Amino acid sequence: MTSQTVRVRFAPSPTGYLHLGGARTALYNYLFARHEGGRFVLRIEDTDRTRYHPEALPDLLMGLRWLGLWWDEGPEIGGEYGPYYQSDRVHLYREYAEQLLREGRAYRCYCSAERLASQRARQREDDDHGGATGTPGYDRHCRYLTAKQIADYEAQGIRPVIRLAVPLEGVTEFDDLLRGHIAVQNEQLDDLVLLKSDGFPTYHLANVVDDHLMAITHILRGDEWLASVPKHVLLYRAFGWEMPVQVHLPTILDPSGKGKLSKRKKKTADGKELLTYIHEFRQKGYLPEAMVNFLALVGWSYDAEHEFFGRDELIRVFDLTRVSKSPGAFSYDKLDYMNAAYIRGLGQNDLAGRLLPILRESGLDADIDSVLAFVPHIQERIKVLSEASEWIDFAYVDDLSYDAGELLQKRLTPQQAAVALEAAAAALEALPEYSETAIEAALRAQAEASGLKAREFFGAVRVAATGKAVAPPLFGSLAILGQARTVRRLKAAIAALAALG
RNA sequence: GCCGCAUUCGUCUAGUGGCCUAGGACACCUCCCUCUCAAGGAGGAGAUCGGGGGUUCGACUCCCCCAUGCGGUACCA
Repeated sequence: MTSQTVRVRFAPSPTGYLHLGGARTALYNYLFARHEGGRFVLRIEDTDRTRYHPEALPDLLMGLRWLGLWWDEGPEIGGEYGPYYQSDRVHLYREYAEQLLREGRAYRCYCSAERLASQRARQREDDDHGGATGTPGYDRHCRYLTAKQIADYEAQGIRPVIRLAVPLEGVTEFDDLLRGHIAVQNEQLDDLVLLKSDGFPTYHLANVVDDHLMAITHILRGDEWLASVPKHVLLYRAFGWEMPVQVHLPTILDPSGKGKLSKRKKKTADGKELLTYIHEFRQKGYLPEAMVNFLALVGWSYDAEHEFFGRDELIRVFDLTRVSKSPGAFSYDKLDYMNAAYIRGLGQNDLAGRLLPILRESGLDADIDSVLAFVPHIQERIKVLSEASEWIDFAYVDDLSYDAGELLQKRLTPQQAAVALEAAAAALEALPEYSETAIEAALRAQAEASGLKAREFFGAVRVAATGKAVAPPLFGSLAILGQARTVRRLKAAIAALAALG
């Protein structure tokens, strides 16, 4: 066990889109595999036919690829341990379930869903009245059926499930790499279903069989699975297999730190929507490299000082023993901060190239040259790519509609503003060369002559030219806008001021 | 109810018995820079380490109890 190569797997079920928690689990598996020079396997756990969602799988694969978490074996690329869809492996699970049946370690159960439900309800009642022992789950009604009873059920045509016959006494124990030794009384375990009546396996059976058959050495998964590990231990023992190393990752909490960050849509206290699906982050304009860096830090840390890590660096320093045991909140603020930092670190051509499709999608008739021209001015101002359109959309429309109040910033009178804009328009119109430096020189001279404060003068010009009180740096923006359009807008603004009185 | 896991500034965390009068980061506040907004720079505020008992010369660090939170308790994963 010491010298075998590390094999880990990410095993999502195609019941929903790739979300933060899943991506984090996938990332840790990926980083661990790469760090150890091992293999990263992707396995699709599509054993729940009722919750199957056709769009989930493509979303999962695309999300992983966008994050750069390429799998070594799995869907679309195959591998020597396939197939990698559990729905293609049902015959295996059946064989193993029947083996346990033959050995008397499992039994057929004919109980109806109704009987199970009412039994559960009764159990809850007892609990609420302080009765019972707290022994959970199925009452083992079918574990001790006589041959005749079985024959009767079969005659009725009931399709049974197969349940594991869990030891009634004793203790089941295991070690988790992060949490240490964990022991559970067997009386706390119920006779779990291994094979459903539709012939598909439950997670418990399929996961144990596949992890063994696929030679998985380490299981890294969310800690919501911790409670079912004892059941898995029983299965490994029943089959005589060695159990992979267990590593249960801490839950990701919502930003308040109070509740689990679920895949369901959640809102912040002030009603802001929280993104949870990976494709939502992509659409909003988070960089995959920032997502990977940040996700790595949700539940893991390197030391007290460092938190910016490129992919290769992460692979080099990632260490399972430094994974945190306690649940951590997902801080959207810090993600924004980190994404902004990554955006600032991008080359200008790179950033322009990433911006263009997003701007086009948002309806702007943008071209690569003008976007590239804007990049130096907005690069340090945007936290996510999609924000760029709010900054530069003024350059892609014909006419502006002015908000009268905004034209009169800083308590300028309409007359003062009009005079300032007249001067600016005249100066700009007279410019032989419409460059950023020429514009700045001309405008600064006019600002000086106007007697207004710089912020008042430039503020008026800014609103007139862009329609915004907050915009990218003025002189550069005007240069990109072009002489004709700038002058036209200044004059339109003067007219609007005149109408104002 | 029962079982399991967790508990350091608002948030993410560093910390593995003395280096901690607890360090860093995000967010927040002030100032500087400045054509707006950012970015950047300089400061500031913010944690009696969930509570209570032990162990020890000494505990954020080890042990026990309690509280709280989260997870599980499905023919879902």
